[in-house]
Amino acid sequence: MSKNKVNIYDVAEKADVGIGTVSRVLNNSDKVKDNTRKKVLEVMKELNYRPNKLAQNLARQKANAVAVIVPSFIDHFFVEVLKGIQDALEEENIDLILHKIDLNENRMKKIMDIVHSRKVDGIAALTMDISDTENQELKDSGIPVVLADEFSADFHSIYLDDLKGAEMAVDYLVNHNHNKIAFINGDINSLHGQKRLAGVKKSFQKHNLKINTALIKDGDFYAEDGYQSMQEILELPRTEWPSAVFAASDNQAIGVLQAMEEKGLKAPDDIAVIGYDNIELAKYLKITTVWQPMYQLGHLAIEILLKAIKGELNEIYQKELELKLVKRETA
Amino acid sequence: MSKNKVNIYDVAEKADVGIGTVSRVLNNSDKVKDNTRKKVLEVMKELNYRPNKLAQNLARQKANAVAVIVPSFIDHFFVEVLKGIQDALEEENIDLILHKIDLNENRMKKIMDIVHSRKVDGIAALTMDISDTENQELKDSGIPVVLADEFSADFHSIYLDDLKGAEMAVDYLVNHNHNKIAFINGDINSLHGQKRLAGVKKSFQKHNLKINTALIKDGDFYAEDGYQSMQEILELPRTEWPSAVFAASDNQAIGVLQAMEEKGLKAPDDIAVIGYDNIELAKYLKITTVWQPMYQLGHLAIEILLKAIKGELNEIYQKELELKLVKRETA
DNA sequence: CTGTTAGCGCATTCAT
DNA sequence: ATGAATGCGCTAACAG
Repeated sequence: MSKNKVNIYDVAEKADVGIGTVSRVLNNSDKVKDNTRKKVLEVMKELNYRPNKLAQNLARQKANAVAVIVPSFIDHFFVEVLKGIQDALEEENIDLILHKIDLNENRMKKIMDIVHSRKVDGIAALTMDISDTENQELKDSGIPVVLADEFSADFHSIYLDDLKGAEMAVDYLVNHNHNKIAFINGDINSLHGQKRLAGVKKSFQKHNLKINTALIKDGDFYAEDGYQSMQEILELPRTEWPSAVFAASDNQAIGVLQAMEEKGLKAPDDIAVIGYDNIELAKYLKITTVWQPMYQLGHLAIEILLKAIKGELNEIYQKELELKLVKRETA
Repeated sequence: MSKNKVNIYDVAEKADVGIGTVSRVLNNSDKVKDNTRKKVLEVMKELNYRPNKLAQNLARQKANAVAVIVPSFIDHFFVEVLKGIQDALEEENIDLILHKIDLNENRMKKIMDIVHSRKVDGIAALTMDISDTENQELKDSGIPVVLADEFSADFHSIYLDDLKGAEMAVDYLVNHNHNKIAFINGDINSLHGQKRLAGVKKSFQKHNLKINTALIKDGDFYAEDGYQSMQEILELPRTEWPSAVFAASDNQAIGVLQAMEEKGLKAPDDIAVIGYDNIELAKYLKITTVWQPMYQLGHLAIEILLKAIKGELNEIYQKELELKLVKRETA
């Protein structure tokens, strides 16, 4: 039962020094004679001493941890971003406290609870489009915040341009001689959904294509939603079928392909299909898609956050990461 | 710049009470007159007071957080388990500190660092098969630990029986008149890989089937690995082809299907295929597979962990969760 | 019921 | 270079 109750006083006593000295060797202070340092180090090992982080945190007034806020919708995208976040955090030995905050509930209250708890030194929020009125409180709190996959003029933000990505996809389709293009969107209430729609419209305009509302669908970003939307489209008279469809997610694209397959249709010959995300399976299903630098997004977000925490950032950092079109076989 | 420097002393003074009383209302002690409680509450609101968790933690000698340790291989399985973990934790308002610990590095040192840091009250480890020699140190530390997706006689563990799952899959195949069955395994060095292989062998023996080593492959759990293994199998003389293949993961099954498709083969008519995991896409690709109760696994793991932390567990809790075969179209 | 005191374990002046 | 004292913000006896 010799529980680890050993603290600085114990090692100080045994090493015959003051607790101040022990604290100094703990923090690698250079103002410690080599001999004493060595002696203290020995005693620490002997007693199997470990500093109590809780006490350190309180004394230092910092938590050595950051909060990572993700929407409940945890899919491939977030996992990849999380990997980047985790790696970046581990490099600095900072704890990652994961919070799931749904979009519908009173997010700001939850966030402010986190802020006031003092358990984190900063916050990285993924895909959280917070309104201007909401963010005032957060801004006032002074806690470092970085938005990943979201732009805000008020916070450091690393983001992707959904509009550009969608535009890129449709441009590609048009350049491959498609002029009847369907767009199967994700949640139209999300910023992403809206921006991707805007990108589609922009490309249409640019190429003088008219929008056929019967070919513009929205739902959610799941495979099932893509499947249903495509089914509806394929119920239209054959003459109204699109020659290509752009899905707002690879999962939806997979649903689309399935709906086509059930009708004996193949991509790209019957109808071309292009997705968004470049999930691992897109590769195996050979889906042409838009790739997003997810890992980099997470990694950079943390780099910036840590800089902000250290006070090394004098102005708001804004950075757009580049998307890439991955050409495969479905379009 | 009226930063949130307000502490119990401030509210105590303004409310004209002692800090003890403030602390009591903070902790919902019943020994506080309604009037004083009300007064204190008002002052707290007025001053926008929030307790400093760091200080609370130190004073209480508990972190109000648990560490969740996951292998670097973060895929669908872990995400689902994580959801269960997160939900269970949120119900109790406990923080989730996420640690990624690779299987190769000196895991135990990292884990013991976490233990000694005092920043968590307990540990939930996913898919961490720790050896007996290793776990001694962890056991001695006395910190509550629960293993999810892993069995150990020394720790609380919620686990799945891979052997049974694999056996179930092969049994199913045999019952559908297959007697030349290939097994495409994941990492043979992992406990999962070994157990699934054992399950396959058990079913083979049960049915008096002879093992053809040319039809037993291993690699990793990714789609690409399944693809390659299946390609190798399809390079065998046609007479040696299996009539069915059991893949140790849905991702591998998808790779298998792709390899087949490239040869113009279809499931289940040419070769039946069965996977493992029941990822979302297995549904859309209509892959017959073995379902694992991932969410429940995570949720229950935390329930048990929290009980252990509260000291409500007198003996080691061991629970096997049931697997289910999801019959779809590839087998 | 409530105020006071003493830790929790460590960081950090301030002298020496 | 180092020891002693003070504080971080809160909890938990201990008196009253």
